[in-house]
Formats: sequence, C-alpha cells, structure tokens
Amino acid sequence: MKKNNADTVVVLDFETSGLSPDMGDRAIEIGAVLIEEGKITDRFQQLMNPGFKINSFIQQYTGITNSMLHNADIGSVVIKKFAKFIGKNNLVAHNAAFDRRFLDSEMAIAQKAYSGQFNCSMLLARRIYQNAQDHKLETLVRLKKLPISGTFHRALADTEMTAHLWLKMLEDLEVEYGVMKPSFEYINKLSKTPKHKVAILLRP
DNA sequence: TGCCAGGCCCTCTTTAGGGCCTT
Repeated sequence: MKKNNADTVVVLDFETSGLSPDMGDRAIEIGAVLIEEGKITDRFQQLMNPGFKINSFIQQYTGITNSMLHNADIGSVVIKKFAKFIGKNNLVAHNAAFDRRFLDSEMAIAQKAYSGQFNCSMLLARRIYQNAQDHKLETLVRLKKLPISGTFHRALADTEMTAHLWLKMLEDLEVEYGVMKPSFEYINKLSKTPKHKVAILLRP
C-alpha cells in the first residue's frame, strides 16, 4: 500500500552529463535512499554508462571518469533496477525539477514507469529557512550542521545529505511550528506557498 | 555530445527580466 506521509519517501540524486536531457544529456550515476517512518532503511547507487564520453568539466565536477563509466551498465539496465527500488513510494530531490526530468527521460528510454509524486527539498528549504545565505544543498547541510557523508557531487553522498536535510526539516516543522507527521501533499502545498504567506500557514 | 535548459520566484511585475538551483 502506498504511504502518503512525508516521512516515508525515496530520496534520489542523479549525476548527469549536463543539464538537459532534451539536449542529449544522460544520467551517469543514480543514488537513492529509502526513508521509512523517518529512518533510512535502504540505499541504491549505480554508475550508468551514457554511451558516449563525458566532458572534462563533468569529470572534474563529479569525480566520475570515462574509464569508470566504460564498464558500467547502460542506463536502461540500471533504471529498471531502480524502478523496483522506488516501488510505489513518493520521491524527494534537491531541486526536484532537475532530477525529475532525468528520471522521466531515463524511464522513457527503458520503457518503464513510476507512480510516485515528487517533492523538492530546495523549495521547502526556501520556505522554512528564509534567512539562509542561499539554498544550495551544501550551504544548508553546513547551516543545519548535518553529517557530511562522502564527497559533494557524488550521487549517494548528495542523496544521504538531502535525506538528512529532509528529516531535519520535518523535525523543525514539528518542533518550531507544531506540524506533526505531515502528509506528502501538505509539504507539497507548503513548498508552493508564497514566501510571505508561509508564516501564516505555519502559525501554531 | 550538441550549438547547452527549465521551473520557480521576486520585483523596479503581469505587454518582463533576471537570479537561483540542479549537472
């Protein structure tokens, strides 16, 4: 049965060859963690061979090299395994619009589908941490003193940090605003509320 | 690889432009 609480989700992060699947970019790594009732209970990480050589900027940015990708499974093989990992869970990513485009693109290539809805940790952070210097994942992780797991810009490390940020935001909503066990839909609504109206929505 | 995007949000707004965030 599908869980609709915000504390039961799959958090995911793609490393990619560029910014736009519509321009031919492909995923080169997927990382994900399953959070069940506020606890990380499973992990997924695989490199994905995009079928072409990635440029030097991406190699430097991610630390993923062409030689690492040479022996990796192709995207469609990996994404079929990942579809099983997702199951019917809802999904979370930092700047989810980006990861959703690549998930949709890779799923279409593999002729697979998923049923979960997306929530965005960046949009939620912009609402509840309005005074943060910016809302990059790294900035928020340091601001909230969350554990830095591995290297930034590798898929599983970014995913774990996004997961910790997600759980911290749920905790802060409860502790500071009395929002208990919010639904996924409530968080989605909160993430789309104009900033100047957030305080009204969250008033205990 | 391919010349590199797209959605959200703010404001000096809505007949628009530019910054943020992701790789």
